[in-house]
Amino acid sequence: MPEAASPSSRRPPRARYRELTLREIKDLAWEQVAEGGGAALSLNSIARRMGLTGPALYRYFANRDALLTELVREGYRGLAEAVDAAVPGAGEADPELRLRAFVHALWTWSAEMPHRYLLLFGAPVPGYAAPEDTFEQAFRPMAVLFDVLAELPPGPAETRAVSGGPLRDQLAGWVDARGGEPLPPEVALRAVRCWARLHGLISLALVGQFTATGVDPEEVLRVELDALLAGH
Amino acid sequence: MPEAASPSSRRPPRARYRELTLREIKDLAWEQVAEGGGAALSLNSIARRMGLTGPALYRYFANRDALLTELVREGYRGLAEAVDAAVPGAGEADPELRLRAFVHALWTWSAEMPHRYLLLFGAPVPGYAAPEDTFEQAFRPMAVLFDVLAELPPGPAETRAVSGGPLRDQLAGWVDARGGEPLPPEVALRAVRCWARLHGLISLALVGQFTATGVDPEEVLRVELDALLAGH
DNA sequence: TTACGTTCGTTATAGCCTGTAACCAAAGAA
DNA sequence: TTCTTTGGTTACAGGCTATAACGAACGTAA
Repeated sequence: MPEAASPSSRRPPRARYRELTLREIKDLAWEQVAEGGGAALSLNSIARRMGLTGPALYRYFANRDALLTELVREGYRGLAEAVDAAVPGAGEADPELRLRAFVHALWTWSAEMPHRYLLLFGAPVPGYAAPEDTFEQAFRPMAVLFDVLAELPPGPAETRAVSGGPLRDQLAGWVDARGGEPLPPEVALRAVRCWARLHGLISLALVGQFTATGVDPEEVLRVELDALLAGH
Repeated sequence: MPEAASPSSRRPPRARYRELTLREIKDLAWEQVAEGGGAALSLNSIARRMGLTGPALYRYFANRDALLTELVREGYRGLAEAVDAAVPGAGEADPELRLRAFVHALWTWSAEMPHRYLLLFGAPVPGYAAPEDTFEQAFRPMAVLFDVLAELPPGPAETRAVSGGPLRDQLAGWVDARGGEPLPPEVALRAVRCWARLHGLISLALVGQFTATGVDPEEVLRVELDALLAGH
């Protein structure tokens, strides 16, 4: 068995060819997603663009959903890599800067590839249910957020919210179901708030709810982030 | 011309019949949307459920998008009515209570009819562009939010954010493009923040991003709302 | 009452899609 | 050189949108 070194080199030609066509299919699929969203994906039209007939693609993907799943997987991977690359390590910058880098990375990633963002976090494609393991992938950016926020002192809003009510236990259950290092629930709460605020503004912006208003959503995001950093 | 009193009574039978079938089509359409989202809408299958053949429905709607547009219109109308009904008038309750009523109304509405919420505020159905006037409808709940928040003293976060930078003018331009009574930009900003936080949590919840965590998004919403009411 | 236009349904058809079945050619391995 | 696996083909079933051509029934008006 070849060591699976670099993807499509140093491999028996058959396997090499297969990888190349798989790549070509997925590239064209991303194009379609970029143009019309996940529901616009069509195996037939991809095949046509490749100079093949429709059924040929069923040698590579069991069905449309399988291709979609692969795209979702790649999407999560790409997002995680983008975030990892953009956020400086724990020792390289102060936590506030790291947080701003995180937010900025997610913002620009979604702005540059809106349909990709919507594919991962938007309305589910009808009839399609993402497999379990994609959720795991989805957690990678959140883990970065945990890591960054753990360095900041918890704000009064979080400490108060966690002191009473059901949230404390829910958050605790979540973080240690995730394994890894223990994390105070205040930090987890702040991460959720950060994520939700960011997602809210991103998705409203992507759908175009801001265009008619003349308000720059990124400015609003700045306000929200400042408030969060101030501990509220 | 009949006075268009109650929709389908006191009308020539032909028109009456037409209204009834229109209603039946839209009801079945809502059923389909409830089951599979906007993209699952199929004129053909609606016709079948009505005991008709596909092309018959083209006497009632020019095409699939026309039906979808009608649903979007009805959706916005229904949401606006739900909000209007749930939020007490300016004299009937203190502003904080009114705001909580607003948030609760939107939350429950989206929870009860998730696909309807996603149809209005989620990813656009591929190939479909909502007509201009639906955006106007979309503003009605926001107007209520304006009305409620205008009664509350502006918080430090908003006053600071509006004192410098481009946000002040953007918000001002927005509110008086909307006409109606003049509104300080701080209030508009708080409305946007409230809306975005709410939308973020709602859409994450609807897509199921919270299910795996065990965290109750409504609790997080409470935290976010408290912070906003505290002026942050 | 009869004649006529409008409305609402039908069937037929074109063109897209997903997905399966049956078949065939070429590539690699034994 | 044979024989299996792989990757393509065509044919087909069934779904969808949408248009065209046609017919029946409704309601009106002579």
